[in-house]
Amino acid sequence: MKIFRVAFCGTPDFSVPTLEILSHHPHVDLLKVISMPDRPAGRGMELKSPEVIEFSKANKLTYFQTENINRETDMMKELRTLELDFIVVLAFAQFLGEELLNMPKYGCFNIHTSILPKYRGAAPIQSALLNGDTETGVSIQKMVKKMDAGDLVHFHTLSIAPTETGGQLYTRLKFQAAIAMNDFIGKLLANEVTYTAQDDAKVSFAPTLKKDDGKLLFAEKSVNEILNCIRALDPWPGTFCFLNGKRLKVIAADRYHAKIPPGRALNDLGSLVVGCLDGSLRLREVQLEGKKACSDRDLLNGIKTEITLT
RNA sequence: CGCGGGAUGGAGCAGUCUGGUAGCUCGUCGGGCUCAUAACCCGAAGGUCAUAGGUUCAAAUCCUAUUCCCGCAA
Repeated sequence: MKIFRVAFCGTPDFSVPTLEILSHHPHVDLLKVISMPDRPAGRGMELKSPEVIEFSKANKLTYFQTENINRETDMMKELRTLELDFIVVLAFAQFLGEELLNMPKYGCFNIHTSILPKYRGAAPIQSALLNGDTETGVSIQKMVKKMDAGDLVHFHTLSIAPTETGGQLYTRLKFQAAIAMNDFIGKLLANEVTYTAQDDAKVSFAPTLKKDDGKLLFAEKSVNEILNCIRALDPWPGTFCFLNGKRLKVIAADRYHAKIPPGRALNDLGSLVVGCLDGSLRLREVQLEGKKACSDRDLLNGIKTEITLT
């Protein structure tokens, strides 16, 4: 029976289901898990391990943590002795150098959460939602030095629900990625892998999201753009604006029927309503800094002054 | 010790600086008005003010410690 000798590179919870499948796969001998170092995180800035490392510890996998695997000469030497068949890379947050890319027999395979060549880069999930796409998926590409530019070896499409949030799609893709990897290993076993070059003419990019990308510019955007932004960036990095100078997270919003000048906000019978370029929105669920999330009605119950949103 | 906000009837808040009968907007319940209503009018219930200790004639309010919640940052 063919047993592939495999290493896995990944970091956050997104990588865990795929790692879990690899660790249990009867045709895979998972020899090494590589991840980022522990980082200070959360309130209090306590040191926290990547979820991939938590899983590896709990399941007694052999793991290694580093800021840059390419510079770890001892580990690179050890990896060479493992005689790997392939390396799986998923949400690793590091680039692999030529040496590593060429090391395994079959190469390195990266799972990407869009149908390549669309949305190469760091934030394909949110980009699909921001653009109002109705379909996305996962791709597996044989990695080359250029980011996300390798030949496609497997993909699976997924339809996007009109109200689906970034978090919901993230979760579905997290598990779909694991299934895709499982299917791909089936192809490898059957020797049925096909390598399809990406169409250069159709390449697009999904740049890394910054916190400021969640700033809602009501006066400059259409209702649809704002709604897409709110659901795409939920729960991370989240969308916000400022209410009377205080940071206000916007968790959910609906199209509203009132005619309001763009950028103007008002209390309409207990609804927090704001004007956009081509219509108005009700901010249905919000969270003021230091407070818990609540409905717009609850928020407005405690506010007796005029409201301004910026 | 990364920075900061918060805990007050079921909900969201004010009151704390300057100690002296616990208030606002809602919700709930009962009644009224109405063809009708999420609207309006009248009335009621519901809080030992996060916890523990201290100061004081007197503490939601001042002091000390503790618990819990949250925003930023990462």
